[in-house]
Amino acid sequence: MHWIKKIVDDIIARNDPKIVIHTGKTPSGPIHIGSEREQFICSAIQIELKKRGYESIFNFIIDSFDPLKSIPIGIEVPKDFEENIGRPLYLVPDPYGCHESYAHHFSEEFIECQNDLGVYFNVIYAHEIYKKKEMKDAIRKVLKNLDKLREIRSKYIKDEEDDWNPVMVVCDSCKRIASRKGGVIPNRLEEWNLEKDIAKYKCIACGYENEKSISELLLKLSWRVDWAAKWAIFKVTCEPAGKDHCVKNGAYDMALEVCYEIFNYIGPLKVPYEWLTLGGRAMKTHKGITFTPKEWLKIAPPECMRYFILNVEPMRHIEFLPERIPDIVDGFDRIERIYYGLEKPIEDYQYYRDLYELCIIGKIPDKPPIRLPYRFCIVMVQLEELLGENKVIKKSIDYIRKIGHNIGKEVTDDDISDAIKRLNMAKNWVALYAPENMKFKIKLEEPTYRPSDEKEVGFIEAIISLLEKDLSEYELQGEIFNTARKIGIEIEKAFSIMYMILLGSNKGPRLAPLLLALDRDWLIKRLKSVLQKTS
RNA sequence: GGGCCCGUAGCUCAGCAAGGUAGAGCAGCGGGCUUUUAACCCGUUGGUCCCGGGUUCAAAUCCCGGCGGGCCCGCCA
Repeated sequence: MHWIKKIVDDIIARNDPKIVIHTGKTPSGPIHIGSEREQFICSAIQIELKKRGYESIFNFIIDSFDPLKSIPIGIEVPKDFEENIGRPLYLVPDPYGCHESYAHHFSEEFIECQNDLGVYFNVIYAHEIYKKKEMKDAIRKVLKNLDKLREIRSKYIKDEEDDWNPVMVVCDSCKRIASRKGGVIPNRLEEWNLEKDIAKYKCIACGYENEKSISELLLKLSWRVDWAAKWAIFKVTCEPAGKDHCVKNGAYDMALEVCYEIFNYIGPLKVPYEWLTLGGRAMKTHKGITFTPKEWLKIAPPECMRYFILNVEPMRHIEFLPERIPDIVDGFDRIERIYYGLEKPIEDYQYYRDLYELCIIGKIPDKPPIRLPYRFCIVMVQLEELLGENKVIKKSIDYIRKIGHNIGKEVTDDDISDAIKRLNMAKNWVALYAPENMKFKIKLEEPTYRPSDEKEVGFIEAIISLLEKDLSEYELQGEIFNTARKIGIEIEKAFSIMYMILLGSNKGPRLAPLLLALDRDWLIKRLKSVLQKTS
């Protein structure tokens, strides 16, 4: 049984009139695949709910009202961009100049990938929420019940700030909501009068003072309270959160208490999840340790990313290494075959069925899709320079036809377009992430190999004459073995000679197809050149 | 100081809730594809289940105590 079922049991047991699922993210930089875990958990919840006949609402809250606290490593910014530190992210210009704001740039880059990944949510920007009457009322409620709130807070946070209040304000003059002096210090309301509905502040960054009505001021709640207010306003049923917030007596727990005591709402079901690590290190936006969904989609299919993450219980670490993409894709292909009964179920057949249904995007095909194996793609795309794109595609389609034939299914247009997508992905993967031992390249410069004895010379000569015949790939591969035996040269040695001449390495992909792929005249010339040098 | 997760084959991890003869994938090795090299198929090697106690007829699994690794906990989501 898949773990998502237990979560959905708990959701249904709440008996909420409407099921509302939330996730949230501060767009302080590129949004990485760690955050995708949250989206996939919610997406999986929706799928399972739907199976049981329940509709649900899924909102993605973008915390665009949070201040810019630092500029993440790896982001190129214009001169004097530091000026924007302390401004809410939706008021910070897009450093790349292509979106409405800093917040929009990074959010939209993430959001654009989501439908491709099978995630469908409503996008809600926090700065828009704060314009609404419900949020203004929440702020009034907070100010009215400030003593009670301080009391709750004191249970979770120990400091000497007894004049603490959670209402932050955007300065009318410098547009900052916080200032960086030592740490990042929030700009707070100083005085307020709830009867007259007015409040006053003095900007901590620039010193500007102002008094306006609560409706007119740009106000924000500090985040544990902000979270609680959003839960209450949207009547949130469930919101997953990273393990950092879910620590006992941490942010989530305090927000739950605030939600109940101040806003009279029970609060959502807490679903904690562990982080993804990248090469052993936690992904951190501000340190530039990221890997984004957009980058994933360049190198591997989206359903494989769902498989990679949804296969693991939420509280377990996931170690992501881009070098291991071929394993991940193979893993997905395997559960697909299990799903369609093409591979024997090992143990928990039901688990794999459930998992597959959570991974596949859109309608589950009646017949098994025919997949071009990723490892096959890796070899093929490295021959593209020689074969040309069309021949690579043709060979790949022939290959899936063969697989289709074996399982008694005709290749469809979808299968073909999937294969072509995989080839493109593998090409990117080879260029960006492949370890050296998976790569090979035909050497165009002079080979450094020289035959060391008569047998080797004889072998190369024999290969040249083989090439002058029009042998099929199959025949050629066989003849290479025959020739080596006939001459009395070790098979292993024979192959490594050929690879040395062509690749400058003693290993390579299957030889016959490689030889046939090359221009014959060029190849013969090259082999002869090795012989001439020796005499 | 507090919390969470992990420790099982060379690698990545299942198995632990309901204790009953240690599993998978990949890698390796061997074979097949009428004649071994990085597509495909079959077979196969491989493990003090981190350590020490306890409970039990029986512990990878439950309990206690350690060790090792990773991460989190300041209004920095």
